[in-house]
Amino acid sequence: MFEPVKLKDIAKALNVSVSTVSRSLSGGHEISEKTRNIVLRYAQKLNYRQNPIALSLKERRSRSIGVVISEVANSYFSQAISGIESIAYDRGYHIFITQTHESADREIANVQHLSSRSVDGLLISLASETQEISHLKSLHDKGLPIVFFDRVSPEIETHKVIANNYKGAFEATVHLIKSGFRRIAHITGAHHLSTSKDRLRGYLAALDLYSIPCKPEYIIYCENGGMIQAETDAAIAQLALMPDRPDALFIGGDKLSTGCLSALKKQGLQVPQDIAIAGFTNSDVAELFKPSLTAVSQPAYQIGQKAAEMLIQLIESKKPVTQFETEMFSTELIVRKSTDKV
Amino acid sequence: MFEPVKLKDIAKALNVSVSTVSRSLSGGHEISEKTRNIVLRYAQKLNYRQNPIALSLKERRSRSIGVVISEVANSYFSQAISGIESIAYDRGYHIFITQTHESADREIANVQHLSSRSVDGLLISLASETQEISHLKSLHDKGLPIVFFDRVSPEIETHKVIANNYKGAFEATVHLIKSGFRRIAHITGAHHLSTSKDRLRGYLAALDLYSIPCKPEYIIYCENGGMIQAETDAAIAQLALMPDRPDALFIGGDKLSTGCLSALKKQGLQVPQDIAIAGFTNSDVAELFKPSLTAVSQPAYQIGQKAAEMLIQLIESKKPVTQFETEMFSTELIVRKSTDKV
DNA sequence: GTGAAAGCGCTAACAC
DNA sequence: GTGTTAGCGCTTTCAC
Repeated sequence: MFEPVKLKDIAKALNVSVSTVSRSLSGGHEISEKTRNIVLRYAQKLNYRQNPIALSLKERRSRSIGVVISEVANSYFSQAISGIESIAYDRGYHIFITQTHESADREIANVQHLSSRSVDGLLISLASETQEISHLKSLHDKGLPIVFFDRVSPEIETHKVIANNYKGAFEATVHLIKSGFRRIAHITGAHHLSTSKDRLRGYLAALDLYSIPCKPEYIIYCENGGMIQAETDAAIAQLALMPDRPDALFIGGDKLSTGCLSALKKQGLQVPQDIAIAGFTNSDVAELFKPSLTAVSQPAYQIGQKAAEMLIQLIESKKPVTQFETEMFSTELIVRKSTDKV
Repeated sequence: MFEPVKLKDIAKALNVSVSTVSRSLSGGHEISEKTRNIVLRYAQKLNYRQNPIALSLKERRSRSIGVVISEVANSYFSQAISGIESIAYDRGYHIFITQTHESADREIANVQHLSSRSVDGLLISLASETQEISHLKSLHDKGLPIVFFDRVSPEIETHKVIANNYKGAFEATVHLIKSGFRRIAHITGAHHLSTSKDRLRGYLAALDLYSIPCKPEYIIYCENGGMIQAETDAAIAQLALMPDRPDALFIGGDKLSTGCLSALKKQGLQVPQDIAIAGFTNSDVAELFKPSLTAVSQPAYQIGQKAAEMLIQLIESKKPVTQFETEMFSTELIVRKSTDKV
C-alpha cells in the first residue's frame, strides 16, 4: 500500500531526531540555518507531507467543516456549495457535504455523523421536515460552532446568512400586480421554515400595499418543498379547480418553481395566458423554459462564501464569541415571459 | 470547547482499565458479561463515540474517499454524487467532494489535497482540460486505489464505470435520421475525453449505417465542455453561418445541451423548425424547455453507486487486485419535441 | 541547537 | 477476565 514519508524516515536518514525535523519543517526559530536547510531539502526531495490525521489528533481539530443541505441537485445549493468551497479551500479547510433530502431523520443522522467525524464546525440549511432542532442545540451548547444559512432557526443564537427573502417575495409579487394580475396565489415550502415565513410576509405586504385582499385558500404549503412532485401536482390541481381560479402564482422555492411549471403543464394550463408565474429559483436555464421564467434569484455563491467565512472565524476565534450577526443579501428579480400579461 | 467523552473517562469512572472499556465496546469475547454490560450502559448514557481520527491514525486509513468531478451544478454529477453517497454511507465511508471546474490545474490541486488528507481511495471523472494524468499515475503506482467513472483514461489500469456512450450516441443519431434529418452536425466536449470519443464513434456509426456522408465541418469540439457559454455560442454561430446549414444537431454533453439551446435562441434559430436537437443530458427539467428536449439520459445514480462499490472493494481487498473491469451502463433515449420533423 | 519523552485517543499484543 | 504497554505521526516541553 501507499506509504507516505514520515518525520521518522527523514530523521533516520539524516541522523537527527524527529523533533529537529519537525522544528525545521515548521519553521521553528531554534534551529541552525544549516540543519534546517538540509532537512528542508531532503523533505522536499522525498515530497514529504504532514499527516493531517496525526495533526488533527494532536491539535484536536480536523480542519474540516460539515455542510448539511437538502440536495446538491438544486441550483441554489450547488451554487452555495461552490461558494463555501472557494473560501474553505483558501483557508485550508475541507468540506464534508451531506444531503438530507428534506428528511429530519437524515438530518439528525448526518449531523451526528459529521460531529462524530470531528468536524470543526457546521454549515447548515435545515431540512423541510425539521421542526425540532435539539440535535443541533446540544452540539452547539457543547461548543461546536454552527452557522446557519438559507433556512435558519431562531432557536440557536449564532451567525446566520440569508437572502432578503421578504424583499425578494415583495418585489416579485409587486411585479405581478403591476403586470395587471389581481388573483395572485402563493405556493411555498414547509410552513415552519424561515424562508417560507419571510417569503409569505413579502407576498402579503405586496398585496396589502395594493389593497388586494388576501385569500387564505390562495396560500398553499408544500411541506416537502417540491421534493415530491405529486405534492406539487396536488397543489396546482387544487388551485386549478377553484371557482375563482388565480390568474397568477408566486412560488417560494427553487425546486417548487420548476415543479409548478411541470404541474401546470400536466393540468393543461397555459403560462402566462391562463396563469402567470414568478418564483424563487437560481436555475441557470430559467431562460430556456416554456415560457421563460420570471425568477427571484439569490446570490447563492456569495451566501455560501459569507457563511463559510463566518464559520471559520468562529472556529478560529480564541475567545468565545458572544456577538452574533445575521447577514442578509439582496435578491434579484429577473423578469421574463412567464409574467407577461396577455 | 466541545469535549467528547473518551475511553479514559469511562475507564476512570468505572474503575477499570482503558482496554477493558475498549474491548467491551468493540464486542471482544474475552470480557465478562457483567463488566461488558456495565461499560455498555455507561457508555450509552454518556453518548460515547469513537474518535474517528484516533482510529484512522491507528488503522492507518481514514474511511473516507475523495470524489473529483467537474461541477456539482450539473445534473449528471449531482445524481452520481447521490449514488456514491448512498453506498459510502452504508459502508461507513465519508466522501470529500471536490470540483475541478474543468481545469487541469485545479484537478491536480484537488487530487493532491485529497491524497494528503489521506483518503483511502479516489473516484474521479477527468476535467475537460486534463490531457496528462501523471498526477494520478504516481498516486496509483504508490498503491492508492482509484476508480474512474464517466470520463475515464486508458492510461491507468483500474476499475472504470461508464455509460454506453457509443450506443447512446448511436441511438440518438439514428433517431434524428429516422425523423427525416440528413444534415446532422455534432457538437461535443473536449476532443481527448473518452466520452467525446465514444459519442463521436456512435454518431459516425449511425451516419454510416444510413450511408450519410460525414462532413468534417459538421463536427465541432467545445474544449470547455459548455463551461464557457461564449464557446458554445461560437460553435452554434459557426454552424448557423454554413452555406449548407445543418438541419439537426446531436450534442455530446450535459452542460452543452442546455448551452446549445440557449445559443440557438440567441441566434434566432427555431428548434426544431430550423434545426432539430438531441443531446446527452440528465436534466430533470428537459421536459420544460422550449421545445422540450430529446435527451440521452444516463443512469447517473447507479453509475455513482457502482463506482463507489468498486472503489470500496478495492480499498478493502486484502491482496492486491490485478483483475480490473470496466462496467458499462445503458443509456436511455427520451424522445421529446426538439426532434420533431415539421 | 538538539534530543528525549510525553501525550493526542485508540487498539492489540502481551502479561498475569 | 483484566491490566499494562507500545505504537499509529506529530508537536512541544523539558533537559542538556
